[in-house]
Amino acid sequence: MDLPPLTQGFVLHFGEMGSRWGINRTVGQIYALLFVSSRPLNADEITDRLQVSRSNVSMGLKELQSWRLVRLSHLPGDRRDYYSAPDDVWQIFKTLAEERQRREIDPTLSMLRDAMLESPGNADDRHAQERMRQMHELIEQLTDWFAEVRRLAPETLEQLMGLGAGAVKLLDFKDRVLRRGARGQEPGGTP
Amino acid sequence: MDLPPLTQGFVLHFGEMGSRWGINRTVGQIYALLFVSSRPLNADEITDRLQVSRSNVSMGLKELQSWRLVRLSHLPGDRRDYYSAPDDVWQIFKTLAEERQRREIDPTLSMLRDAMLESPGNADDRHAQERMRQMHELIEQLTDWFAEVRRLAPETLEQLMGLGAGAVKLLDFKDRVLRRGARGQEPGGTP
DNA sequence: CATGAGTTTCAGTAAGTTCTGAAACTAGTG
DNA sequence: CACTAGTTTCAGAACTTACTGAAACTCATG
Repeated sequence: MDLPPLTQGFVLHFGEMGSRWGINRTVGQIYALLFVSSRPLNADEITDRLQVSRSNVSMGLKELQSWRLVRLSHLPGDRRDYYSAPDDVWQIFKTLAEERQRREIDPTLSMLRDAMLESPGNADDRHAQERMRQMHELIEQLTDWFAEVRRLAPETLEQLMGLGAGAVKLLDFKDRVLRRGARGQEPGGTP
Repeated sequence: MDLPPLTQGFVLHFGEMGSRWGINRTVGQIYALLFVSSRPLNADEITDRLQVSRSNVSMGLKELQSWRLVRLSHLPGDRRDYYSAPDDVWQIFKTLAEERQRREIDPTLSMLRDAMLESPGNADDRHAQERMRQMHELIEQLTDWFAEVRRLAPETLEQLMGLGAGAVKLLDFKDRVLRRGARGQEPGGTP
């Protein structure tokens, strides 16, 4: 692997991270390489740079395509496939989150929903079911909310995130203004 | 494994999920079991119910403790350790997120920051560095924002999430009200 | 301070996954 | 329609991780 040192560190790090997140090392490395590359790369170029087998790269690219994380392109007069990572990091993050949702969260929600339809056999079962209901509620809330966030325009989102804990103040502000709306009222307490 | 069917499905499912998220299967199962249990369990009880070796359970519990995901308790006159999952699902989620932050995100940010200090050797290097900067920015924004959210009281949070995309309207509302400032005001549209 | 209930550690093994090279396949080109 | 560049598949090898049973350790108690 004779990459520029900067890139090399990045690629190796994402290889490690990949394994920790249930994505295999090579796949992480391929993605890291595509992410920093200034132009699309074909499978052979990736093979050379990462020093792994051609077939390993082929499988890794297939995996990345199934995650919709790479874009395919072609050069005139060259029928090899060239791969690249989307430019927009926020877009990448959204795609990743969407796929994870589809593959892991949705089946989990579905399992929990099924479990909640069963009639509990005894007190312990009833307790277990109540716990599952709580978990279902949390996951559903988080994912519904995130689904809405994904729809926001990047600028709006940035504004919202820049707000941070300021959101609390904003809520408070809204309450106060609306309450005044109808009659004269005193502002609420500290958060 | 002779658990009530409801619990069994839940435990097995979280075993699978564990593997997909880089946590081993047994650890996932132990946690699922503790999560739905109506009282704290000791290591032997867990061993019996999951049908895995005693030492495997011992290691799994150690792992869960290192993630701060289980609470330890004791019964009078019994010196065995009893384990349980916290009651509050939101708390559990926060703990999980905090540990992941500490173990994976922080080192990644640090690596990216280091990479940004290097002087790029050529145009490709410069591009790679710019990409890393973008990634750094996104991750930092997301985590800063989430760190603030974690500090919110659960009710406030729920209010905020219930708002969902309505947050956009709220921002808009704030702008309009503030611009009108001193003079006559009209409350915004439906939240 | 010996006993024994409870817990942890560890070396070896089982199970699972990732990776490889070779072979098979696909589809433009002469 | 044979040739060739490119890509995919696959069986087994290499590696990694998870799991086990046995031994070592810990510590309250008689």
